[in-house]
Amino acid sequence: MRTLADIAVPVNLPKTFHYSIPPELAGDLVVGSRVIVPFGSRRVSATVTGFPEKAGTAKLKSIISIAGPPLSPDLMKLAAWMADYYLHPIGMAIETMVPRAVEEVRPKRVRMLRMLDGDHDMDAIRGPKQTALFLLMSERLTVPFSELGKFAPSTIKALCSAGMLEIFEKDEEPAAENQSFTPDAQPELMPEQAAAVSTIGEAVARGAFETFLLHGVTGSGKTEVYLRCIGALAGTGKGAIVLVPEIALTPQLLNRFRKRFGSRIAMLHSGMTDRERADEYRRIREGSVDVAIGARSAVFAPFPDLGLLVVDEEHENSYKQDEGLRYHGRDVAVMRAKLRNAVCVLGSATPSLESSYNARSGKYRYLRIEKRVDHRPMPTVEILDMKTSPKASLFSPKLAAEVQARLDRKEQALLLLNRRGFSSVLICGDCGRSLPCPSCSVSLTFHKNVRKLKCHYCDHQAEPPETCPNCGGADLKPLGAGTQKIEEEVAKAFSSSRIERMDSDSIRGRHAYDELLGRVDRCEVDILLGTQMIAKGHDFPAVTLVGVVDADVGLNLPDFRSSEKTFQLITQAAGRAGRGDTAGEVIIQTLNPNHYALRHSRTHDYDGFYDEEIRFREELGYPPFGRMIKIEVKAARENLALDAAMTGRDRIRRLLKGKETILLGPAPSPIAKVRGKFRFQMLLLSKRRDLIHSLAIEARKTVEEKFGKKVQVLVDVDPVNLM
DNA sequence: AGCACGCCGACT
DNA sequence: GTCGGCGTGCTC
Repeated sequence: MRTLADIAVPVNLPKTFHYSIPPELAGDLVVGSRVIVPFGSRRVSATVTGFPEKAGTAKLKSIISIAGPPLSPDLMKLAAWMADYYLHPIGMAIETMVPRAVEEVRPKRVRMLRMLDGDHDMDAIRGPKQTALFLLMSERLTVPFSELGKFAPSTIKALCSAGMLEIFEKDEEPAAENQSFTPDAQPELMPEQAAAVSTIGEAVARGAFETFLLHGVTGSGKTEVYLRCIGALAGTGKGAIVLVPEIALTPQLLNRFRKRFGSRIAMLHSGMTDRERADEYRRIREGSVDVAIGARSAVFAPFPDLGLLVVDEEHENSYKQDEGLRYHGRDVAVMRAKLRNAVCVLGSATPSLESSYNARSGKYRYLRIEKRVDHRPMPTVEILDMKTSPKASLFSPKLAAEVQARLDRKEQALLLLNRRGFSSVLICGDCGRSLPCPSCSVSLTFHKNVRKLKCHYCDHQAEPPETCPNCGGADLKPLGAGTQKIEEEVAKAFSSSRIERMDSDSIRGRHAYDELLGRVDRCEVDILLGTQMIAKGHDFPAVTLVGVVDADVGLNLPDFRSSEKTFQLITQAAGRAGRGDTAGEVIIQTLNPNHYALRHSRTHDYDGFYDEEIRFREELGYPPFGRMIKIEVKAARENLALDAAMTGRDRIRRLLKGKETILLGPAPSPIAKVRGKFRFQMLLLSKRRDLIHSLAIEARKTVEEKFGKKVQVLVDVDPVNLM
């Protein structure tokens, strides 16, 4: 008989706790059991991680009760991996996987009316209403209150008082599923699609772990490949998970899944109530669905048997959680597949450098689709050198003319306003170059108040030069026209057209988004202005022109991935155009017409871009060649934060000595102060993951011991957001 | 991470 | 005279 349990409690402590098991629970507990335990002065939901022989302490408390269904062994293994890999306490790792609300939600109670047994005195029934109710109840025996709307409460009460009927409550039954569902017809597959489906299908049938990178140009029908693979799986009783970057932005994809799988899908998204979410989890756990679709956290969907994980648009940064346990949904998906002997499919038209590298090195299998589904040509892409345009204007005459041509032809134009760089970067108006850090190859940020250039990777500082070191030009200025200004200019230039803006400020919530998309689809909008958001997910059939107003903003962000992000953005945006009957055209305005990210996006040459970008990554040891960890130190006072960061740096330096590891910083974060806290960051780079992981742990421990709770140390493994 | 305990400022 | 600020320490 087990009397002791080792329990992971959701607190920020790198340890587990021992509890005694009350005899009445002894038979019910397994590794993964969710339990309620007393912890300090409160009660928390926690998880059984093992059954030790003897307690590590004398003061044992006792488990109170079982909290919910247990976590499966593969999810427990996944939690252990996440805790280890992302340097986070195991209790918090499990907390990240199990939405707290799911267990706390009690099933909804419904009121029912029931006919009691026995001979009833018919004389006690008065009036036609009571007679009708009596007849109904005689026939049906139990009826939910929701169907008794036409009877007044007094009528019901009267028959209850007469001892004929009784009111009672019970748990709401799950809504009956639509049995008569007929899936939509499957379109015929193109040869490349068919090949992908059969290759993935074979791997699934084999039941061994394997990861595929499905690299298909925009419009190549990757979604149909997912649908077929999941459809084939559904017959075997195994479940599938589909991750999408932001579920609110993918209504078209969701609709296609609904049409194919009807009610046998579960949706998980942030807009759900706790009860809705709990219902979806229950359906997944009971095996009533074949597929779960959701953002990042859907990777933890508790399928009893999981066969396939799909990560759509795997290059998207939104898969990375940027607080708490900073996991990457894609990487967790690959690991979950590995632990479960399942198949993982990473899909993208513009794969991340990491995934392409893994595919080329043989870690993933590579599947490519180069043909679009109905043989439509790729849009033409033209790069406009803004150095030859009148300087004051945001629009070259060419782009203005092309927009006007679309308006005349009653087609739509989409203007992409690259997000304004929040931290300013100095850029040369003559040659278009920004000023890079000599050792990190990221743009230096310009700090206005002290008139200094700084690198926020390594803290290199420089005086802003008078003239451009590249071309000698004297026109150095902070980059990035405000989006508002652009909107004004567009409105002025095309005053008779209907212009709408789409970005995270103007679109608050799902409904505003759907509503705007509806109007665009009905051609009630002529020009759509937007940020990255418009390059994602939604197709605009009537859009025949995409204009990238200022490509330089993206190219010069102080981030080593700025070229990759720009290439992806332009390629994705180009894919939005010309999906209708008319061919699409893309115009990119830039001061850097020869930049490789733009050059290769003009010819839709992913491989060409990859080859140049990967060389740059290799030279500097950036991912995917080196592993990276960001250590962020925050405190309310600036010199305290700096002090603590320096303490961490010194600790790392002492341990470092000659090991193949690079330490950059500490440097102030590009946004140096957030919510009253000053932030400094360090970057650790190494080919060896074990090395930087232990360095990060040591640095954090040292700083926490010395400074206590006055400073916070955040460790971010494989950081995506370096700003 | 929470939460309680404990020691110093601006209010009824 | 108290209410409450958040620094510190602990959680099987």
